Amino acid sequence: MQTLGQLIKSKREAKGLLLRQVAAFLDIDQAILSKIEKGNRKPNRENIGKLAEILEVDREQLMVQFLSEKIAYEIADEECASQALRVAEKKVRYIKAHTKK
Amino acid sequence: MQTLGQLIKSKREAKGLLLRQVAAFLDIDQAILSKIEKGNRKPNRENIGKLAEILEVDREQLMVQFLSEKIAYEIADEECASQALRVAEKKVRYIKAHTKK
DNA sequence: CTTTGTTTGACATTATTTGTCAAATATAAA
DNA sequence: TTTATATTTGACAAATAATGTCAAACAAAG
Repeated sequence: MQTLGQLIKSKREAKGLLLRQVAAFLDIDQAILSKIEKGNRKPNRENIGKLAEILEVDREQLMVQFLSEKIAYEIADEECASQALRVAEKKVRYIKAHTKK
Repeated sequence: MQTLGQLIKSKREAKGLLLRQVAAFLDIDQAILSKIEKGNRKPNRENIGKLAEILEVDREQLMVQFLSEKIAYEIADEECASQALRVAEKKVRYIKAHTKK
């Protein structure tokens, strides 16, 4: 199963970009980007948007990878993880329906 | 839709317990428990276990409420929230299957 | 070997979480 | 109402976690 970091790295290399080029575009140190690709640091949402832009991948696709990975590692050690996800889906629908925006 | 805090408070009152009694059992300040019930602070997993014990509710049930609420608020503002949950479920299964323990 | 790119670790800085306490507010009893 | 008890709130401190910076180590290519 592909991790977010692996996805980022493969896309970056496919475009022939260097860490420092992408890192400069994201306005972060290249050490951090290296760690993100290695899975030792988590990107933030701003990073995801910028990465989608420079790597020319769909932002939603990248965001799904980002969020799902975060969630999965938060709960994978719990017996009731799957059940929690199902309830979470209900709550998300509830929150979205009741958020005045 | 019932929040985790509301569930805790209703169970506590049903048992006729005071904040300070429950808080002492959890080994936290009663101010924190009050905030947890009001939704202004998040309990941790140890709190959940203790709460299940003293309130005599199923630990899994409480944990599901705790995890699902945490997840829901993390992602509810994203367009792709539901998709992320579905991918997260796959990842959880993958992680569980590949975790040597 | 030299150059360029990547990875790693130590450390500082910043942000977030968590805890403590006392005052304010509410609730109930007399 | 007054008194006693319970709850809630906010200011602040302490602890913890996230993030950034930098340089050295390492890897790959020429």
